[in-house]
Amino acid sequence: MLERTAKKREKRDEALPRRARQSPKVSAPCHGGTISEDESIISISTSSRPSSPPPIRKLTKPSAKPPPKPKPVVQSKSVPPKKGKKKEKVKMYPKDYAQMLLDQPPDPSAKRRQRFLKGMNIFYTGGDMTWASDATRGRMDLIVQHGGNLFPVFDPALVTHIISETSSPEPMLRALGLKKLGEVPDHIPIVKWNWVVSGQEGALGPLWEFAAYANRIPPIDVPVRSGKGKERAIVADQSRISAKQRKRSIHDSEDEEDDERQGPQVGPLQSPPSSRRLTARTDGPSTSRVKTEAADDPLAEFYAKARFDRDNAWSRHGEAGEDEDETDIDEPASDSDDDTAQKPGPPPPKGGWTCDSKEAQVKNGPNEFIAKKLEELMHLHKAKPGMDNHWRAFSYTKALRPIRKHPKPIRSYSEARKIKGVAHKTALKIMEIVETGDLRRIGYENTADVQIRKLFQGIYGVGQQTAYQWYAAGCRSLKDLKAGKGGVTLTPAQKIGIEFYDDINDRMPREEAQALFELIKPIALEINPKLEVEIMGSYRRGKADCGDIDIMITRCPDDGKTHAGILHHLLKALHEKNIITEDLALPEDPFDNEAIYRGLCRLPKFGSRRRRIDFLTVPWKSRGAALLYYTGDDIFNRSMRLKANRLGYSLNQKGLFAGVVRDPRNRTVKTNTGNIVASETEEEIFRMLGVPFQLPHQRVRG
DNA sequence: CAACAGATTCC
DNA sequence: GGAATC
DNA sequence: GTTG
Repeated sequence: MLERTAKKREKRDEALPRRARQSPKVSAPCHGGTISEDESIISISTSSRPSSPPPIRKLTKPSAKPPPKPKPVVQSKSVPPKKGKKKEKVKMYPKDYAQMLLDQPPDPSAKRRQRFLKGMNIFYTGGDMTWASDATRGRMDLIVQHGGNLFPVFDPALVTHIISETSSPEPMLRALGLKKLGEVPDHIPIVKWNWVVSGQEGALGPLWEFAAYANRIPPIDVPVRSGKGKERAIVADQSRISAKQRKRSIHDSEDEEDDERQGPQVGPLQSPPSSRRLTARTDGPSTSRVKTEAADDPLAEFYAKARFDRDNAWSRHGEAGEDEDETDIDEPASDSDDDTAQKPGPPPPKGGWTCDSKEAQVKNGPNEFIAKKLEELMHLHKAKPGMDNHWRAFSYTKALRPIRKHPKPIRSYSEARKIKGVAHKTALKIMEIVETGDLRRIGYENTADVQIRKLFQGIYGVGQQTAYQWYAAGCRSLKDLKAGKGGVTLTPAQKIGIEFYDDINDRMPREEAQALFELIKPIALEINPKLEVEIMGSYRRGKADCGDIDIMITRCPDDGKTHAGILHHLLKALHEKNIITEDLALPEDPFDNEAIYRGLCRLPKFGSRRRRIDFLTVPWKSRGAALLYYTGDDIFNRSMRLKANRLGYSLNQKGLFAGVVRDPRNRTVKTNTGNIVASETEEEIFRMLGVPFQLPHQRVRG
């Protein structure tokens, strides 16, 4: 095994056993999913084709291909989608989308709207990595609707305003087709989208107040990582819009060096005017006011009861108390469920209620649009380094479910506050969304650097820290990484992660997971017919699409033998059959009774894509715990573990332990590992925790 | 003010 | 021992 | 970011 590990890091192909290596990738032209160079690099087409036709409104000649039909971008309520015809979204460069808008007849309904951008020639860039995002499309729509002349390409002679949504100038410059900020004529202001928002909210604010960049020197504000993995504040310079800025826009001088900071003019960063009223009212004096308000609400009990009733209704059929344990009732696992439960097969037919109805409910709730926005913000936080961001995102995760489940549209702050997981800050955000249909915080968090880090984090084996460091090293695209720009080095797994970037990030249809499993299982049984081979993960939960395949292997040791060593043979066999194509992480000892393997696999057929696959072998006695753990879902697991902890247990993939003693200082250190109480079957564990048994497909919480 | 899960593997 | 993954 |  060690030899394999060593070999593996040379080249990916070398990692494969001889036979697997024999078939060169070329012979199996499965380019289906690998990311193309085009998509991996950041480039905004406008910059790459500066020679496009002049951006005049009546421009007739389409710049590139005939623009596809418009796709109304459903945006905030303040901007109703135009003419309700829906077209499926077509991938387009921002520039092409802009062009398409120009080619469209003016929207008559826009007449009713204030056209405060009338007469302005606007170039907009949202910093989109490649294709025009929904946000970009929506904003371009708005610019046009408000009377602005949207320019697909930047023409310094014609453009009067640049609206940039990138925190650092580089992405914008790419879009402009320029090298440095100094090349932008001084008379053309560069402002953030907030400026337009100010127009929507009444009157356009003074340009200087919305300056996108504090100065025009590219502030290589590339955050430098400190010595060892300590988080570093990423201080964007956008808050330092001061007199300097004001002068710039007035005098067109860009070389001010004065450091005078007079009352930091945090234009774009201040709290949204839209929610100001509300904030002032409820938030003003103190939170106590808010609390009183909530407590006084005669409906408070009703909501709580409603939730309780609903939860109980579900648990009657095996669906335990929702998020956390609090809600679950002491109901012994129903016997009837137990037998069906053993089999991981397809979900059994349901009676009066259906999971589907529940799913639908969760997805189409009246507050879905709120959840969407918050979720977006959550993802942005997730992309940032540091524990605080981690927990912030975690917190949103917890609040999202209750929000989605809230039966009626949230209308007031106090109503929002009553929702589990929603406290002051989130309630304010919810109200901002309710009132304006948007969350400005998203715009200002969703900066270009975050986008790039998110791209990096899509690589297997890359998390916040690494993404951050790479960005700091100057990498801006997958190409940069591959080139080793800034001295970055990639681990073998990361190289694979880049090579199969979108294969790995895409989900596969359930059928494909099934096909792979049915292909693999016999191979395992061939090695040893007494093996128990189970597929877990989202497949077992019955999902229609799966992000990966989790396979558990165990064996009853009745006859004194175990499955030790089979993983080694199985992996070898699968490599030989070209089912497993790449290794990501090998078990430390593949002959151990307990081992984990991670890798990529694919159906051995033309054009099939790489899929993530995990194997784990577990001791017979902990098969229940492993099954439970790897079946998830994540949120469900967390609540199980949480409840276990509260009851004085400790739950992990090996089993449920009692009497665990932890070091009071470092709670992660167990001075006493405790005694295993349950682990052989899922039912057993559910019972010990007093949670009504739930079939895999019922364990969906996230 | 602490907790928010815990174990394994890679580097 | 930190980072990343599940 | 929220909860206890």
